[in-house]
Amino acid sequence: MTTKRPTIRDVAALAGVSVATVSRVLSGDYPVAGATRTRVQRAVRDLDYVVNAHARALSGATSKVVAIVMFNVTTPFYAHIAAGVEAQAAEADRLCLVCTTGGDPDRELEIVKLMREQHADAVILVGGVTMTDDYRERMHRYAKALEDANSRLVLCGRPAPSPDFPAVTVEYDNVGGAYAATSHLLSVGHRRIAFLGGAVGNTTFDGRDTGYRRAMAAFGATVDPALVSHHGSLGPEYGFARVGELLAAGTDFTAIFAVNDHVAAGAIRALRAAGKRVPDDVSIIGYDDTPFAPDLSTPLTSVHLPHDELGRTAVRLALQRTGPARQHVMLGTHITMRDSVRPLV
Amino acid sequence: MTTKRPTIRDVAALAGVSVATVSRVLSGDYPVAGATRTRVQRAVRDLDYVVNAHARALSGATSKVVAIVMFNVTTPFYAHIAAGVEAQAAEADRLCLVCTTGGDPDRELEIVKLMREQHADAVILVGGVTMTDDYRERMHRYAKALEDANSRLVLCGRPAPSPDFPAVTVEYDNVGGAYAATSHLLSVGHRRIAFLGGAVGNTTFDGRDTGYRRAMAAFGATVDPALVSHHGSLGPEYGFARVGELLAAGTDFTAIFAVNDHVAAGAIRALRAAGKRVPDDVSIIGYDDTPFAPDLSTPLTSVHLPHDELGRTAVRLALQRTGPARQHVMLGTHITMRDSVRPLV
DNA sequence: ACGAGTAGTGTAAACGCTTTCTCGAGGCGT
DNA sequence: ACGCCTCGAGAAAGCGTTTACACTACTCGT
Repeated sequence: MTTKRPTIRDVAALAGVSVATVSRVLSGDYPVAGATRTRVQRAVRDLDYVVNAHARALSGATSKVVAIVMFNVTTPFYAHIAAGVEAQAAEADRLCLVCTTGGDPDRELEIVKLMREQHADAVILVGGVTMTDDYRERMHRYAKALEDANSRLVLCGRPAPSPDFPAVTVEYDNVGGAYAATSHLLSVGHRRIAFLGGAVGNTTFDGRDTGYRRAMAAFGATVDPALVSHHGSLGPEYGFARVGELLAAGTDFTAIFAVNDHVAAGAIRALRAAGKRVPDDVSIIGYDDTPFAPDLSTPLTSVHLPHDELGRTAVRLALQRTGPARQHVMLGTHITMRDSVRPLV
Repeated sequence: MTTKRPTIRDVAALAGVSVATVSRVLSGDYPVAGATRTRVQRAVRDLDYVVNAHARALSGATSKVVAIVMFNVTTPFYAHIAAGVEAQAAEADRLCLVCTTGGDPDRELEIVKLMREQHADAVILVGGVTMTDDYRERMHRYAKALEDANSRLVLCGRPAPSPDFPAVTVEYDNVGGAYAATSHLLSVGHRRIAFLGGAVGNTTFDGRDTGYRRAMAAFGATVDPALVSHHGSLGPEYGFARVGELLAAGTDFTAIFAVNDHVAAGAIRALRAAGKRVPDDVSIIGYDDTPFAPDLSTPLTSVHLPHDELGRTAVRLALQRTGPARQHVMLGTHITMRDSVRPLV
């Protein structure tokens, strides 16, 4: 088995031309006489020849691979960004290498090293991150190394650690989204709005916190610390437990702004378990506009993120080798209205 | 910028050894004197040297890449399989190339060709497919080509087109799962069970159809054609529309078996819209056990698939180069019970 | 003390492609 | 007619590794 694969040399021999000519026919843009071109193409077909990507990449051409590095692949948030990346990569005739970190910074380090080995022509780091000094320093090294390896680094959904950072960034507007969500609640009369926040220090969740507070301030509502919580886990358990606490403590609130839809789902569960109706008794608004949002027990109003566009823009930025080497794009968000918010009469 | 990257030659020079020695230190299992090894490792660190994966792959070593080809990356079904593949690949020190077809067979063809270029050491084709003669013939060619390119092909969630097909397959038991689901409904007294089926001719959905019919027969229930439908779209709209029809036609039924959870979600929507209660008036059972199943308006009972194990097994089979070149693994399913099924009194 | 291993290292030939030179053959302006 | 261009095609030099082969210097068994 495993018959030897034909090489460019075999094609050249069969077509009666030199390997250079075959290469030129295959790569396109170089003047080759029509007759020669046809002969080569015939030989390629007859031999069922395919180029060896490694040989091609080795001899100077680009690798045609974009890598996406993210937390996991199953969370809708990441999955949709990945979809955008994959789609745009495919359009640009690129393959897509997917790596997951599970949130482990050391794994991220390791993956970046692997990407250097692979000479990926773009590396896209997705998702918010908790910015420690160590992280900053380390990321700077990564980015430098990648730049030297002639790959473009793109930070997707997280800001650059410093202005001179050798990477392009594309983010969605966390502050704006949270501001809009909270304002929406406020504008229909809610004042006692609980905030179910994410991890403190994380660029993404800090932004949402800020948006919440700004909106409250803008409407002259005071932020009751008893109504604000932060937690690293972004699962339904958090929402469920936290709302249970609030209810048990008898803290008064008429609305909830949850840091994502999963947390919101847990919150709704807790509310129902306690005999509260949504949205009649408590209004709620989520974040991410996950696909299942419309099918929750109460169709959930949620902040919609430009997932797909985020992924696509990241790839576009990475591949466009002309123009400024560092740039920053901020994508907007909007609220998808469903039935989980009711005006306070 | 873009300073030249150090090569193995630079390392050799700095360490005062030959490139062969450096290579041997890097590749591990080969006798190298302790002192020399240390010196080389120091040079590697000082130069911040990383190997060039393309050069390595070109010169005979394996490519360390496994490719997964699937419909899309956002549907939980595929996402979870991909997660399994990625995890297992990472454990085997492999990178994971993800390609989506959007269901286009021509795109699948194109991708397989790309994988030949890449010399991926495993190519995993995920998901059911409609088996036309053309498909059979074409797939056979793909598989042969891949085998020649020294890659392993694995069919994941779809049977091999023929017994001599040069690929390994790993499937989950569609017939068994559907049989179990339908039996569950039957065993609590339901007889008028609507089946919301998938595309006819597709290996996956045909299996579920068979399971449904066998269970019905086993319990001596007759299959009313008016209660059975098939549709290629697997979205909520299908479930919503179909249940709407059933209701409008006044067809009598007490339970629904939906081909997946999305369709089930749509069905529930339609039921509620018509003032029916779930499960009090109509019981329903889904397929896939999607993560959002517990958070639907009625927590959905669903057939659980071994997504993760499916992906992992696929990779394991592909990478284990010893043992039979063609083999077949069938993974079992089970029902995750929630609140969407009520006994008929 | 001598030939046979063997551990440790070096040399150089692939691996399959791209790309820079080179060069020949026509076409054309004067 | 003659030099000059342009177009098409070939030769060959890499690209950065791995690895087969060769060689040296020991260590042993006899």
